[in-house]
Amino acid sequence: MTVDSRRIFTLKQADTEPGTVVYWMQRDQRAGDNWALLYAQERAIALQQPLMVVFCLVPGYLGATARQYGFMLKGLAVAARRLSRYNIPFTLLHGLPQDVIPRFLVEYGAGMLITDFNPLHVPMNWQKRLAERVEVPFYEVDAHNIIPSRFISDKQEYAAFTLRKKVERLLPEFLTEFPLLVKHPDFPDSAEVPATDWAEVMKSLQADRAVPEVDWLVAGETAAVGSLSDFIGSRLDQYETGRNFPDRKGQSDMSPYLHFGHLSPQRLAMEVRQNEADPGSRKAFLEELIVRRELADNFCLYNASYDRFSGFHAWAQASLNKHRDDPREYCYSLDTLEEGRTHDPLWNAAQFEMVSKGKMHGFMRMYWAKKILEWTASPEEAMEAAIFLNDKYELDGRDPNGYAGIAWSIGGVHDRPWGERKIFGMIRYMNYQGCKRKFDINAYISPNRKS
DNA sequence: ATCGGCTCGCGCAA
DNA sequence: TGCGCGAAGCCGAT
Repeated sequence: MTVDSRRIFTLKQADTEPGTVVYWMQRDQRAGDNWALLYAQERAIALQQPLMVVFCLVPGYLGATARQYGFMLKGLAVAARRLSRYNIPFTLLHGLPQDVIPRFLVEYGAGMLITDFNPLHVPMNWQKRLAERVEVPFYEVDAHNIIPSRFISDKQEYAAFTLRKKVERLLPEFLTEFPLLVKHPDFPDSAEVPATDWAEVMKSLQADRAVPEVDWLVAGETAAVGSLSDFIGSRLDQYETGRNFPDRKGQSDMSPYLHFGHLSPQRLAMEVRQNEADPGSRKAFLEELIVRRELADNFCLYNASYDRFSGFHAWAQASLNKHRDDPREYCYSLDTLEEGRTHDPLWNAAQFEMVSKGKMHGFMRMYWAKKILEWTASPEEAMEAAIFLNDKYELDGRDPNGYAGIAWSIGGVHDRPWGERKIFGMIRYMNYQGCKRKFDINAYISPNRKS
């Protein structure tokens, strides 16, 4: 067996019947370095069956906009092209997975269904409904985490340090080279599928076009690998210090690729580990890429309230409740926040960076979210506003990282309590003064000013 | 410029 | 049961 069984979770137990193996691609939108696809091929070849890939395009998914749909569809087109070279047909289905996939399975005589892992509510529910409606064995393969999320822990981890210990123990077993995808053999029942007209799909898409696509980052697994080389070659060496300074370009800019699965985190981790850049910088990057990113999946997998006040630790809820009625010096509406018209030029710049570029600097994301807590009527409203704006404008919106980051900022999730103060209670505080001490705020504000 | 305290609870050692 | 220490900070004392 080439794919570790600890990556695999059974969604529907059923006898294996002969028939095409179908990979329902969700989160890991790539042909290369994809454990779910590799497992599907492994099973297909063992059973002497054809292999097909489907993706379900669901309009209005969690408020996604033209910016995110555009990036995703371009990446999918790349993946479909690559898959065809491996003799694996790709089909884009329109509609809810539980409605369209069962029909597809019947139409192509499928004998097995495989998907990848996504801990968010909406895709988990799709998966559940679909499992109720299929007759064939249905497996989930974690192609997103280096150490499979369901395996590394069976509960919500308290903080990074509790997960880190487990990561350190298990990493040698899981951070290994991928087997190669092979050109799929022509088995008797191999089917032809109509080619996807990507231009037409883009044109007919129902998505908010007021949030346009961006042109600074090219979608797809080919571009992702190029972008990875660029980061490793030019910025990895200074990553340890550079990443936390919003006035410099020190971040990897990999998160949109990781979010859509255009790039495998495992590939990225291997490339960074084998590189000869500064050891401190490599360690810092791997900490963020592995421990903190996989901690976010753990949080969403085991905390059903990952996007709400009720998902915070008891101490944080109690503390925020105690300060619920504290007067707010500034209290902004969602519109004012969205338009970046607060009294704080640094916050407005962060908002503008996100709106125009589709990616806010990581350090500023913390400051940005904490100020939303300070400047809205309640922590619930703060959560809602932060998530709404994040998901509307960020290329990597609707990602566990986003929910975990916002819950960290507003609700102290994975953090510890700090000195009690107005509004925040014991939630870690951040302020303008601190940013001013830390970096050249004007160098960040100037290029991110609304013209 | 640097340092300790802030405040809670997990996980491990004993 | 005790104890060390923790996702990115702030603030006041030295």
